[in-house]
Amino acid sequence: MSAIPDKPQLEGLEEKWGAIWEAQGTYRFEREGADRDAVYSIDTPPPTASGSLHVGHVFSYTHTDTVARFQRMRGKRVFYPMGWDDNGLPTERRVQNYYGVRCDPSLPYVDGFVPPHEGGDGKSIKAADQQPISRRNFIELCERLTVEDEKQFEDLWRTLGLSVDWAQSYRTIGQESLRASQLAFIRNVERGEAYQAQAPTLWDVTFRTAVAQAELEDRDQPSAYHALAFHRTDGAGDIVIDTTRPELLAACVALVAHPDDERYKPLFGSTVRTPIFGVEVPIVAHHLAQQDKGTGIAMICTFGDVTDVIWWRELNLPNRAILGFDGRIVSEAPEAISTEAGLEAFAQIAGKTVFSAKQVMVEMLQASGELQGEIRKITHPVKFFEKGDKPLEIVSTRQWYIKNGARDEALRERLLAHGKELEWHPDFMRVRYENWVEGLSGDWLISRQRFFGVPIPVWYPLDADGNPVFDQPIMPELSQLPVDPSSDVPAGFTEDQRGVAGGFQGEVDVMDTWATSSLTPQLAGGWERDQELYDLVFPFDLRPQGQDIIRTWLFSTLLRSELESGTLPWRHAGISGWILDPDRKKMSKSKGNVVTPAGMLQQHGSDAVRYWAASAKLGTDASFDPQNPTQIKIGRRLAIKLLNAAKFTLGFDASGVGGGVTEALDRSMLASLAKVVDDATRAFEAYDHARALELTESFFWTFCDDYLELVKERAHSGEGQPQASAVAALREALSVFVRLLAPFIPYATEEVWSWFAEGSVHQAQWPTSAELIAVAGEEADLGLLSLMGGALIGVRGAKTAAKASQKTQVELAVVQAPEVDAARLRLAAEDLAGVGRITELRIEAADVAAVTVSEIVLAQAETEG
RNA sequence: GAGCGAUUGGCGCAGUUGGUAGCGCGCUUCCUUCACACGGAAGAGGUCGUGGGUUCAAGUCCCGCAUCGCUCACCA
Repeated sequence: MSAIPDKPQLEGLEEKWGAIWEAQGTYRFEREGADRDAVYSIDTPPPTASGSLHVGHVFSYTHTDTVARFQRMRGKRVFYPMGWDDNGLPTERRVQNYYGVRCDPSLPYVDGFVPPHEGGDGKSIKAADQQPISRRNFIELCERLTVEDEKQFEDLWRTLGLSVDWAQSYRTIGQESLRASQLAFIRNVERGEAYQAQAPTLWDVTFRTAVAQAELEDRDQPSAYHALAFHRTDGAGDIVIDTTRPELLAACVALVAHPDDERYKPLFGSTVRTPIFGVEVPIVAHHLAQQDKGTGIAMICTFGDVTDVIWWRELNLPNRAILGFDGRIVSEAPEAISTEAGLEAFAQIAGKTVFSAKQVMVEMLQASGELQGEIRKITHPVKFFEKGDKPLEIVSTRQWYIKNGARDEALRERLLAHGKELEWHPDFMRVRYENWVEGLSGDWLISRQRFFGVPIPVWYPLDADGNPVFDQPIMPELSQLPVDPSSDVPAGFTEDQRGVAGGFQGEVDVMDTWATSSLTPQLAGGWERDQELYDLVFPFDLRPQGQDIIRTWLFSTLLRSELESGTLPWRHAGISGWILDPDRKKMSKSKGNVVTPAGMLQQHGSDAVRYWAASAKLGTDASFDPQNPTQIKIGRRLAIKLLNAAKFTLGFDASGVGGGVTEALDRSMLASLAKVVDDATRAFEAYDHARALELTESFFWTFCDDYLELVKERAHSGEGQPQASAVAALREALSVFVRLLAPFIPYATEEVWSWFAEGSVHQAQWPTSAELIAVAGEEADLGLLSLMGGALIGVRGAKTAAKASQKTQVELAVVQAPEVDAARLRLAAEDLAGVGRITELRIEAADVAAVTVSEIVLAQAETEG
C-alpha cells in the first residue's frame, strides 16, 4: 500500500503504473496448470506496422482491452497477444522512400549493403533515383524499418494501457509466421484447396500485381458512351453498339445480345466486321446482356470488364488480349487483325496507355465515320484496387488460388453455417459476412507479384527446352520451412541447376498479405509449433476487429480455419464502429481531420481517452470532435472524481469497522450497488462494455452526490456503531467501484487501489453481488437511498431558492411522505438532518405522491458557523 | 437493384421482456474553496422522423414512406 497524496492527480500515472505492471508481469499469460476453460484468448488485430495509428485504433483496441481486463478479473487467464502486420505493400512503399531503394529480384544479394538514404523525410523518392537492390536486401530493409515502427506502436499501446502480454507478440513477416503460412499453404495444396490457374485476372497496372475480389472497391469515374458501327458481313447494313472502351476495339471477339431480344434474335449466328480493324466476329446470345442498356447489344472484348470474362468463358470465345502488365497496349496485333489498314491502325495504338489509345481510336473512328453521333459523357462505377489510383485492368496470368466456396457449394454452406454458429456483437454484423460469402464470384487469388511478403513455397521443374512445367510444382520438405524459392534450392537439385533446362526455377510470387493475416489464430497460438499452447487458446474466445474488414480478415481467417481444422477459429466476434468527425464523415487523412493518438493521450490522459472510447457500444459509430472532445473531458472528470472520493472515503476513522454495516441507509446503498454489480456483469458478459460503464458510472455519481454527502457527517463526527457502519459501507463501496471501473480507467483505479489494498486491482477479483449482500445483509431497504435522495433535493432546493449557501443552518424542516415512506425515512433522519444542517427535522406521513419538503425555515446567515 | 443500420430536448447519446420519457455537454440561476474550480446545488428545455396498424397501454411490436450512413451487386 502507498500513501495517499495531498492533492491526487492523474498526471504521471501512466508512467508510474506502466513501469510497475511491466516489472511485475501483471498481464502475463500464465499457462502452467491451466486448462482451456480457465483461458480467455483474444485474436488481436495486428495493426499495419508501417502505417500510422489513428483515433480509430485507440477506439477499437480500448473496447477489446476492457473485455480482457474484465475476463482477467473474473479469474480467467487472459491470452492477449499483439501482432504486427508488417508484410505487404504499405511496408514496401515506406521502405522505398525511407531508404531510397527499390526491389529488383533479378539482382544478387549484397552482403553488408548500406542504403543510399536513411531516415528520409517521408517524401516520395522518384523511381529513377531509387537504387535497385536484390529481393533479399530489400526484405532486410523492410524488416529493419518495421522493427523500428513497431517499437513506436508498442509505446503508444502501453501508454493507452492495453493489458497485452508483450511476451506474446508476433510479426506477420517473422520466421515463425513465414513457416506457418507456408506450412498452411502446403497443406492447402496437398488437400487440393490451393491450385494454380492461367486465367483473366484483375490487375493493378501501377503495382503490377494481381489483386483479389476482397481488395476491390468501386469508384465513380467519368466516362463516355461511344456509338460504334459494326458492319454486317451479309451487307445488310450496320449494327451500332455503345461502348465506353473504344480503345479495346482491337480486342473485340463478338457482339452479344439477350436471347429474348426481338431486335437481334434474327442476327444470332451471323457475323459482323469490326470498324477500323475489319475483324469478322459473331453475334451471340447471352442472358447477361441487358436489353435496356445502350443499344441492347454490346461488344465483347478480352477483357474490358468482368462480364467480358464471363462471356468469354461461357461462350468459348477466342482470346485477343491487347493489354500488357504495364497497362499499355501490346506491340503485336492479335492474329485476327490481318488487313493492312487494320495493322496500320493497330500500330498507332501499340505501346500507348489506355488513356492515349482511347484518344487515338476515337480520332480514327471519327475520321472513318464509324463513330456515330455525339460522344455522351457519363459517370459510372469502375473497379479499383483499394490501394491503387488507376482503374484495374484484366490480364491473363498464371496465379495461385485458394478455394473459398465460390465454386464449391458444400464449402460455401459450411462457411455460412460457421457464420451462424459464431456469436457476433452486434448480431447484425453477421449479415455482412453472409452477403459476402453469398456474393463470392471466384476463388481467392492469393499470389501477388510483389516482394515483401511470404514467398509461395514452390519451385517448377524446367523441361528439356527450359520451359517451366507449372502443373508439376516441386514442394519443399517440411523440415526446410520457411523457404525462399528464389534463393533456396529444392531437394534433389543444386543451385547451378537454377534456370537451366532440366533444372528448376523458383516461384517469385509472394502471398497476399491476407493469406498470412488469415492465420493470426495459428500464428499467435503456436499452431504446429507449441501444441500445448495451441490447445489452450484455440479456438479463440474473441476476434475483435473493424467492420470494414469482415470480407477480408474475418472471412479469410474463418476460411483457413475451416480448411485446416473444420472449426470456427473463435466463439465471438466483436465488431467496432467507425470514428466520425463532427460532420458525420469518416475520419480520413486526406480530409486533414486526423488527430494523433499520442497527442490525445498526452493532452487528456489515457483514462480520459479510454473513457471516451469505452462509452461507445460495439458496432456503433462514434463522433469525435478534436476541437471539443466532450466525452474525453467527462472521462477525465470521472477519473479525478474517483481519486478525490477515494481520498475522502479513506480519510475517515476506520477503527471500529469490525462491527459491520448495520445502518439502514448504508445497507440500502450497498444493496443498490449489488444490483449495479449484477447488471454490469451481465452487460460485460453480453459484450456490452458501454452499458457496464454507464451503469457503474451513473451509480458512482449517485454515491458521491447523495450517499457520501448524507453520511459524511456521521462518518466524520459520529460515534459508535453508526459511525463505524458508515465507514465500513464507504470502504466496501469504494473497493467495489474501483474494481468495476478498473477495465475502463486502469490508471486511476490502480492508483486508488494502492492506497488501501495489496497487489494490482487488475488482478483482483471482479466484484459480486454476493460479497455486498454478505456485508449489507439480506433484505436491505433497496429504495431507501433514492428516497433520501428525494428529501435531500428538497432541502437543497429550498436553500438554492433562497439563494443561500448549502451550509446554511435550518431551524425547522418538515418533510412529508406517504406513510410507508415516512417510516423508512425516519430510519435515516439523523443523516438527513446532518447534511442539511437541520436543527429540527419533522418527518410526517401525508397524502402526497412523493417525498416533499413542505416547510423549511432557514436560520439567519450571520448565525452560521 | 438487394440488404443492414440510424432517426429521441441546441449537441452527443441511453432507454434490456411494451406500463406515467432519462443521462452528459451546453444553457439559466445560485453556492463555494474544511475530498474534489479539472468543484458543488437547483432549474428550464422533448407530442421520441412520418403515415397507418396491433394493444387497456407503443420511443419500444407489425406494415408503408422519408432522410442519412454502410454493405453487397450491377458496371456494354
